Amino acid sequence: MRPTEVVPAESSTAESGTAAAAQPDLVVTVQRLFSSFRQLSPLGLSLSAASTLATLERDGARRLTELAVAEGVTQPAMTQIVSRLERDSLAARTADPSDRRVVLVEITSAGRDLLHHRRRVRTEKVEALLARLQPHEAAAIEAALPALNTLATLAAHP
Amino acid sequence: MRPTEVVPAESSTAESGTAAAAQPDLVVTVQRLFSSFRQLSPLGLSLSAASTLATLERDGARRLTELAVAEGVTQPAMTQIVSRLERDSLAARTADPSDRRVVLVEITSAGRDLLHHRRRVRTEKVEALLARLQPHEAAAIEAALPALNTLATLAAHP
DNA sequence: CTTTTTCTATCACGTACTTATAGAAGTAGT
DNA sequence: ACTACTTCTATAAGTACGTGATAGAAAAAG
Repeated sequence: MRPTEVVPAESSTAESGTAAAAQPDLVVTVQRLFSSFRQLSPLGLSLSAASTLATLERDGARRLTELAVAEGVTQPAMTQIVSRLERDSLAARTADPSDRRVVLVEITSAGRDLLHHRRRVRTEKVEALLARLQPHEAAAIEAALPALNTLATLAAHP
Repeated sequence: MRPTEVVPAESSTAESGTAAAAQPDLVVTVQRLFSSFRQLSPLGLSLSAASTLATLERDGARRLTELAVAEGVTQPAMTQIVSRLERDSLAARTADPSDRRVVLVEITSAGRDLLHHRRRVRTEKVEALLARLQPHEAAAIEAALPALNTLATLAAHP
């Protein structure tokens, strides 16, 4: 039995009464969506691994410590992540000729393929889900996306 | 250094061209919001632990296997979760007099207090963030919440 | 009264993180 | 150029959190 992670609400029974009845539900909703989307593409990559791979694809070769900062993990953690990516042939370590202390990490073509495959699968599934909503619901989500992104940015850089 | 988990976008550069340019961003947005919200309340409880505790508060004492199913984890995983909750005095094991195989799990008052504290902290922070948005942005998010919840439900029960 | 099923715990394993520390390679200071 | 500091990566040991396989007790079924 391979259970897919579920976030069963931690529901917002208590602390109503204030004017802000919607905020706890936003958190709960995001948690639920997150775990649902994870179920949609469980292609054997952890959050950090997938994110690191995406960074490598976007920005090209990066040194290990840079990656650790970018992903918000410690340097030893990034060493492990890169080691696992390398073991799975999704990334490769390279030497920096100008500074022999550093390790440059690059995405491989297999890594690129995996990313593209994950994106394709995920996009298809989310499209299928959105298609099952009522038109005005899908429109509401689309209309809220910029604001949600702004919120995420605010939350990340306080 | 205690890094707070960040999901840096896995950005949606590729595969545009279809009419569906918004869906990948929904996934990315949810990922970003999720990790942002996690940073907001890092009060030393894992996702599963917090969720289990919330279930126990909502539904009262439950047997261990029931909890495992509800949380979508295996029974051995739930044994561990309960053991940690018990070690931290947030939950307690009880015997079922009518069936001596089963272990009933209950939330303690300390567990209840922790849940309430987490909710209060989280609500305050999210409120503060929403207050920094433009009124029409906050309104867009509020308007999309029901649709997002529907989407989460659709994704969870396919 | 045996057999089967249910329920929990335990074992061995893997992933994903942490802190603390070591070791090699640059960068200064004198 | 030699010592000293700093930077970069790796390693070690520990914790949290999950898995599958299996054991053992208690209940249910034959």
